[in-house]
Amino acid sequence: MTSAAPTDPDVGEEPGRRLSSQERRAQIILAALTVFGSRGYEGATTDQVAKAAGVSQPYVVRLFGSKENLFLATIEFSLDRLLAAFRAALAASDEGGERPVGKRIGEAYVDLIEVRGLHQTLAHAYLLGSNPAIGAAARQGFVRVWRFFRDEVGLDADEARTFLAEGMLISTMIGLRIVDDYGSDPQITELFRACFPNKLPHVLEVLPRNEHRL
Amino acid sequence: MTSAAPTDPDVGEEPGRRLSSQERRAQIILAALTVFGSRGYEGATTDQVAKAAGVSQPYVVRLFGSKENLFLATIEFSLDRLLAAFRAALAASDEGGERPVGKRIGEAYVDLIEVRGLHQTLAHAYLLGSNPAIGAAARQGFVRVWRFFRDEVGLDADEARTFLAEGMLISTMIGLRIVDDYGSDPQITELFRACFPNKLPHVLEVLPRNEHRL
DNA sequence: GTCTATACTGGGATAGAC
DNA sequence: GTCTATCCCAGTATAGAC
Repeated sequence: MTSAAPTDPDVGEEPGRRLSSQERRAQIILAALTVFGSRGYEGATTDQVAKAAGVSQPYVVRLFGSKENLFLATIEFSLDRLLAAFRAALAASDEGGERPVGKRIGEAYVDLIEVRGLHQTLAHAYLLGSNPAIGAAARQGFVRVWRFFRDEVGLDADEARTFLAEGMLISTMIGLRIVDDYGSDPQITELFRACFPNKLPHVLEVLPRNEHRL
Repeated sequence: MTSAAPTDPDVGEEPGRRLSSQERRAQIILAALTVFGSRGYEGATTDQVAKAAGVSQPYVVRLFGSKENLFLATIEFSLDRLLAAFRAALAASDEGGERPVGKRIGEAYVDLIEVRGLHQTLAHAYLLGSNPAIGAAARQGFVRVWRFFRDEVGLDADEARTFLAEGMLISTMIGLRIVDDYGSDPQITELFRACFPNKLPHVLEVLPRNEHRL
């Protein structure tokens, strides 16, 4: 049995079947998200990604051309996913109209924790401004989010800034893995509670408690 | 002339003189800040740090024991510096009392741009929660800042959270190197302006425009 | 206190088979 | 579409001289 089907974070794939190139790409991007998320761009290895996706390391490189390209693809996927979630929240508010838009979008952001590594990977990208290719993509991606708040939600500059700021804080808390010490360390517990004023139970349930050491 | 004195970001060091171990450590930490800041923990190499500090690569390792230890020392330095700046701003407000504390502290945070790489290095650390040693240090460091706002400034949980959030946004903007496209790209320009409602001129002056590609 | 030389390892990428 | 084998560079760390 050489065909390894190890710690796939993705959906169940029938063992015997050969996937299309597109399916594989999607699967690998999901895996890359978790690896890049916890180790960062440079810290992550294509082999870790390959292992997580259940394919060989050279194949990952083959499919994306290079580690850098894989990272760029992963960022793009993340932003598409993020904006899709925001738009859904916006649309839901327009109709149902029970709770304010802001609250809905905020919750959508937290819910994205379910896409493992998404927040952290984006945060890593945002720190790579000095990198020619990645930096450009990151800036452009951040602007996309900004435009969403300004143009689609219709916020003014100040309101939009506040949203971005709260989002960055949430990402930081996730990146810090503050949950690990939640409950045991009172300082951490207080900080954590304060940063997720609402949504606390949901977050605690969703955040990966143990198996994050891949 | 073997004694290289290349791109030292630090203060002028008389060429002929032998520094004490402590002086060297300080000098290397300053250099490490710029390198870790732009490349991240894994992306940075001890050789780049050595070059920036004007010493040999093995000596950097010798002095700190390992790259990881160097990073931990760099984080600790950054936090000490950060809190010192905050405390100074707090004290100044208590006396002079012209402008509100919050504004002063916010400005102090932005002013720290002058310590090259400080914001970015801390931001990188905050993303390394999965790393046993670094993650623990990062969490503990973040809590120190939190406690400052709660205990020393006397903010309630909600106010403190807002401060942290705005800080994370500023760090993100710096990490993204949004300045690079300031002026040329109108989108970026708008975003940048919105994120630094005040302090814009100061930031533009201080932020390293060109030589950030080390 | 600081360097040069170097050992050792890990990881991205390529070649080529199946 | 996917693997195995492998090349090769980059980068941390050590040994030991000055």
